[in-house]
Amino acid sequence: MKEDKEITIYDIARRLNISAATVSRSLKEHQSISTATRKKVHAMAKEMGYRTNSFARNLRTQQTHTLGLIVPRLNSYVVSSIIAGIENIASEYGYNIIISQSLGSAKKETSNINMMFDSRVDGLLVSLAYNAKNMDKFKMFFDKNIPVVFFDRGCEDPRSLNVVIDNYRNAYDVTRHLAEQGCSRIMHITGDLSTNIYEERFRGYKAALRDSGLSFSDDLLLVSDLTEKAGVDAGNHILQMTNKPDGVFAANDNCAAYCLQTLKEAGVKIPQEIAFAGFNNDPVSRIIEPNLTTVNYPCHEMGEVAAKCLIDHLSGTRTVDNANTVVLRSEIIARASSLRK
Amino acid sequence: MKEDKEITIYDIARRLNISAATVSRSLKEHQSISTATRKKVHAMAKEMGYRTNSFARNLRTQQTHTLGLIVPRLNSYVVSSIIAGIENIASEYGYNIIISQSLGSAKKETSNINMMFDSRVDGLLVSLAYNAKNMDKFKMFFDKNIPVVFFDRGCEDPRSLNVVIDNYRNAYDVTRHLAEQGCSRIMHITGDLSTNIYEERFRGYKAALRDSGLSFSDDLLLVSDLTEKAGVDAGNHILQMTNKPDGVFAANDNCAAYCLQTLKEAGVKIPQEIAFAGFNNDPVSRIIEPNLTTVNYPCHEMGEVAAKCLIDHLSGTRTVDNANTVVLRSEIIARASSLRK
DNA sequence: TTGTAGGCGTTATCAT
DNA sequence: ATGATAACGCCTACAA
Repeated sequence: MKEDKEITIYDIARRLNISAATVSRSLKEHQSISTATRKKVHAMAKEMGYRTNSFARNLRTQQTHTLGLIVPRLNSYVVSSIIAGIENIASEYGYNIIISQSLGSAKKETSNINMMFDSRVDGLLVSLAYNAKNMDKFKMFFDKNIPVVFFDRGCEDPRSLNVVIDNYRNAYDVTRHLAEQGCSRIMHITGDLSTNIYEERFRGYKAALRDSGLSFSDDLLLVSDLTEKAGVDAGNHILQMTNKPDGVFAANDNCAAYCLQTLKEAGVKIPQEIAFAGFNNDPVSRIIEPNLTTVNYPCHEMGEVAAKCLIDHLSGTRTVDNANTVVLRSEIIARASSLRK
Repeated sequence: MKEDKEITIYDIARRLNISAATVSRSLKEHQSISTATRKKVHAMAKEMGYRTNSFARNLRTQQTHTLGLIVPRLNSYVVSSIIAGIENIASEYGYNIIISQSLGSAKKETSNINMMFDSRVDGLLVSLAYNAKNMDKFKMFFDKNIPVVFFDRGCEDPRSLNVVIDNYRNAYDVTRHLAEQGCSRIMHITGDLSTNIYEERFRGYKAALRDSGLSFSDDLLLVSDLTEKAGVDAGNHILQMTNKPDGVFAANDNCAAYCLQTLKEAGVKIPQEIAFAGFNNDPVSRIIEPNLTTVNYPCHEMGEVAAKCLIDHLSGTRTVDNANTVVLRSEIIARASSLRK
């Protein structure tokens, strides 16, 4: 297959009449090598088109300079933005990233985790599809002291590092906001409640109802997969309810937008009859009319912080004091879809 | 760092009183090994918690089973969806993916290419930020016969494989459609024209104008970075034009949507005064009102086809006959933003 | 400052 | 069907 032989440090050594060790050290800018030799080596390496063989080095050093990334799905606004942030930092520090998505399949998620382990990544960045009841899947990483950083969706295991936002608080704020705008029957559209972010948002929502003197009932909760279609379905569902809500808080903007749109097309006045709020500050939230009240999710920052946290950990430079959980700032953005004044 | 020693095939061999070679062969399901031995080996490997060391194997076999992925930016609807498709196929065939983004920096793009080369990827999947005048950057890949598949934005080099859509044709169709709806001054908002997709769309647009008996003038062309902000700016620009267009074809939906929104807020009637069309079939195109006429971009399919094409090539199974360019089907979707009847 | 030599864990080529 | 052995290319004590 390969056209010509790969150049090795031995080839360089031969041409320069020095030892391979000297070449190796020169390439690594080792202190103990004279500047003259170093220069010669670099020049020759360049001339001969040498490239270091990372396998040989990895095999020797037992390090890969590669980070594993596991997410539920790659093509979502939040996830892809987080990844962009991760890539920024990783490339700055010379780390490669291997990606994988589970697409909601627990089986694929497990196989991805194993794949990452077999690829011997130096560390792992994970956003779990569902709340793992136990962290057995990651046991091998913990056992070998391979750091695992959970982002977006955190993980309760004390051995894990977490980079998250305060889902409870944000959901609480959004729901209170809706209540303050005069809503008394606030519906919550969310994802699988075994996923901690959705569970936390649900708790925040319920707490806000309680603190606002409003009551919760099961018909106010709609669990879906939060897709576009789920939004449309939710809208149609609401249209058929006899006792309609006067407020909706959806756990993501995309679903909220399509739900809102469906209702609007059926003649429902937003926000007068039903006030709306979403989550994420997705671009659609600024296109839908009325613009969607939402929560500003610091995606890019989260990616950068998570990657930095992992890399710091790998270099022994723990900046994240003793805390094993970083909570990023995020806040509600009130827009027309919920403002009734 | 590591807790306990890694298990090697030698450890397994010792425990089983056989040779390491036999263990290696058993693990690979080699024909010449008795079923009994194979079973024993597998059982013992599992019991001892063995995992193959891919570096050693890579070092030996000179293969990485890793694909490199280079894109302008990771967090866009089109790109993230393509990546999702790539991941699907890659993981099915047991390939890892390392990602990188250039963020529009030619320097970072070059450094990413080099990084991929040094990582010794088996093949490369590339969407170039700008049209490279020369393919020198990829010379090292071509020289070593490492296959490079260009997707989204193709590449003219005869040694490259391409997976693209017909940008010229789609742009032509969209523009003709606008003309048929009665537009006579159709503006084109696009990205850097040194990027081939934008150049092709521009050509398709101009050809359609000509074939519709309309004339082109420089004030009908607006080059931007196609971001949200560029859309708003474009809208404001149009508002200030004395001789306003009566149709707008933007090279991406996100930009089109924000432009449309800006005009609408200023009281411009869409599509009566200005008809609109975008490109990509991004979710925002179905949220903006009126819904945006656009071109259905087969992102997911493109990712899958590109990955499949690369992997086939690696295994010597060229399915893509002699053609080195695959053009995926894509078509215009007419929606309210351009329908004047 | 530089050289020598052994080993990282596999796979592949010979043998047996 | 299995074993012995030599690479693969690099790093790093230890020596000089």
